[in-house]
Amino acid sequence: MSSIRDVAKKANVSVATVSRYLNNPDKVAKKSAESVEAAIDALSYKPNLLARNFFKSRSYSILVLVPNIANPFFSRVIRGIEDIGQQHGYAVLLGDTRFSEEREAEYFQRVETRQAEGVIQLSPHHPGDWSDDGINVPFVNACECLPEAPYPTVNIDNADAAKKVVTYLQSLGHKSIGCIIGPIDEAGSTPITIERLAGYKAAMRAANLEVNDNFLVNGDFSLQSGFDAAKHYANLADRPTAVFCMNDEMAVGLIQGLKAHGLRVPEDISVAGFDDIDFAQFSDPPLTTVYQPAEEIGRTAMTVLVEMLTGSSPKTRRHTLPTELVVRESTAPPRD
Amino acid sequence: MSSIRDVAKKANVSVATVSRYLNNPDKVAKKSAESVEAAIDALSYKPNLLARNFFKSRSYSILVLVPNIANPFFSRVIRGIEDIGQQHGYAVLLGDTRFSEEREAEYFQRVETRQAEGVIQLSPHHPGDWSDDGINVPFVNACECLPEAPYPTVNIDNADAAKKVVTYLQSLGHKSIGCIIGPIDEAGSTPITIERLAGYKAAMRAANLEVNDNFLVNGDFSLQSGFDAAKHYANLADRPTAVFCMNDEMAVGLIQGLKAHGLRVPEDISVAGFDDIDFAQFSDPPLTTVYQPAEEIGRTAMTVLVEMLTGSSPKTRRHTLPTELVVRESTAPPRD
DNA sequence: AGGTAAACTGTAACCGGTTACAGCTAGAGT
DNA sequence: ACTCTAGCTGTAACCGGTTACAGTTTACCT
Repeated sequence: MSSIRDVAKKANVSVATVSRYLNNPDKVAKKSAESVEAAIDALSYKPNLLARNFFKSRSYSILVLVPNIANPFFSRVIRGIEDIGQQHGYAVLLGDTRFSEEREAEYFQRVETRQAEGVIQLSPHHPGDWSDDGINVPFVNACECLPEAPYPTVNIDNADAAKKVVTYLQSLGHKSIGCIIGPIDEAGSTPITIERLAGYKAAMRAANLEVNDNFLVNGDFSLQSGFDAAKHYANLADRPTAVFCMNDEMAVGLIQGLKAHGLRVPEDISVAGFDDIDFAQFSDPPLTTVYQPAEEIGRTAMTVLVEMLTGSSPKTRRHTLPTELVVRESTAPPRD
Repeated sequence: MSSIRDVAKKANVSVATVSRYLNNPDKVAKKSAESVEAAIDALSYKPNLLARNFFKSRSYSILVLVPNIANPFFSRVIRGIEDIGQQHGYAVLLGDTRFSEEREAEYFQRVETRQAEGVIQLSPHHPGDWSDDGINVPFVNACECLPEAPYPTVNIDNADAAKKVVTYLQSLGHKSIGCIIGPIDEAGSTPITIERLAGYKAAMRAANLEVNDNFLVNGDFSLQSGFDAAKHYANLADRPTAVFCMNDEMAVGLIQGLKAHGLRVPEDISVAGFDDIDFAQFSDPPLTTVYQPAEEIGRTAMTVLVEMLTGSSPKTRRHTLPTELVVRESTAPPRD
């Protein structure tokens, strides 16, 4: 493998000239440029970026910590990150943490050892070496964000979005509205469940409707957990006429489960989801849901990180992206 | 930011001793080890891996080129890659090529410039600097592989899997069987469409059944294209009694489209898919399909790449992983 | 022709680790 | 007391780029 010195020797110039040819071609004389070019071709020389990055003390990489890359929502976010990263010359190092904080910490090492210049984290933990007044590496939290974090966050207004859906159900005439919630944990490490639940409750309160604890079912964002929830509702003597699910997978699972129990959607029960994944449009019936701009979240997060890396930008700032209610056919007025 | 020399000075030892403490702790005397440790703590020193990697001429990263990270199938493959990579100390650099060979080439640079030690490509192009007798960087092709490539490939037997599905449909009594195919291109750069189509045709031939060109519809692996295909079938006077779709998304789309045209699945038309994505189980009706071990494909590809990176391993070898027919309720015997 | 500025070039230090090699020390064996 | 060896340590070169700085050439002007 040839080095810059080989090229210099072959071209009869100094290494500095070769380096300049590569970085500031207009600073070298035409004659030198030509012979350097010829030498590069002859040796099929490629600069060793490991050396360049070392000298510049830059890796041109950023780390994305994602709890589950197999989740289509997250992979759309990553696509947005990757898109902006590519535009600014940053490579994306993938860290699939699988919900393990240990793996997360392990990956975090990459930044402390300079292999990544910054981190975008899609899960709601404070990173390893965090303190109230900030964090010593460029860090952006997206998708699931802790409130009042001392670093920038990018997400949607979950409470507001949930409220929008539930209010829409109410506007159809529903009064007893159930909810399949996500995993919840007292420590507050499950902000999206907490916020969406708050939105649900706020909408109920605003309409002077009672929240019936029997209508609340625990899920884990999987299709199966939505499916399983159907059994609970089917067995109730007094059933909700509509159910708001905290993501689309659970909504689709619920619809299938309800059908299996002989309940029709939306005639017997209306179902609404959250996210607007591709399948929402092609479920049976097509799913009413709230659109979340996944790719845009990724793009914004990366844009913010690039700002932090290149210059000064506010260390802590909330970026809240808009959501949109998407009405399809899984919701209808209640029967009586 | 403190360097190894700062640590050495503070600990009153040489840089070599510090380096040894970090890499071969048992080669340094207990007394030195203690003072080095104290110095490291005091300075909160982290070795600069940019420097170490530069010296060792290793990046401990591999590049994954994926045509579309937002596709759940690919993200499951990546999860497998990442899993094995993590185990061997390799980071995964993500390259979302969006089907652009230009972007692909751009990413490929990362290897030639030493920023990645090898490549796993999930799309079926020959990489940039390829020749009949191989390729000069460690390279593995997974998921969609060109036949007879001079590098290792990891995928399933697409023709066999397709044949399995179609043969199953025949065993139910179907004689006129349609197919929604993927994008196809004469240049042979769409091997999975070509191979699955070959499997479909082989099954038809084996059963002495005619392939009716009217029953073949072009799709692009999207839900929408499956949905659109329904119109074609609905408008036919002489309709197939079963349709094999080259992926699950198109199958789900087709089912919804058929329903929209008043056709029932499986009573009027049976539908089978390919991949066994999570949604297959929760479509209405649940989808008969063929399971493809996505994560295992990723794990195998990474294992092969690690072998190539660490020692000698055959430069060209086909790894074919097993598939499995999954019978659910979208298929049934034809009506008459 | 001589002077000056602009354009170009080369030398060598530098980035922060690793490691070959030689030197030193301590303890064991005689 | 002397040798020998094992164990530990330090010096300095090295990896392959970049770049400050000084030196050289060229071009232009009077």
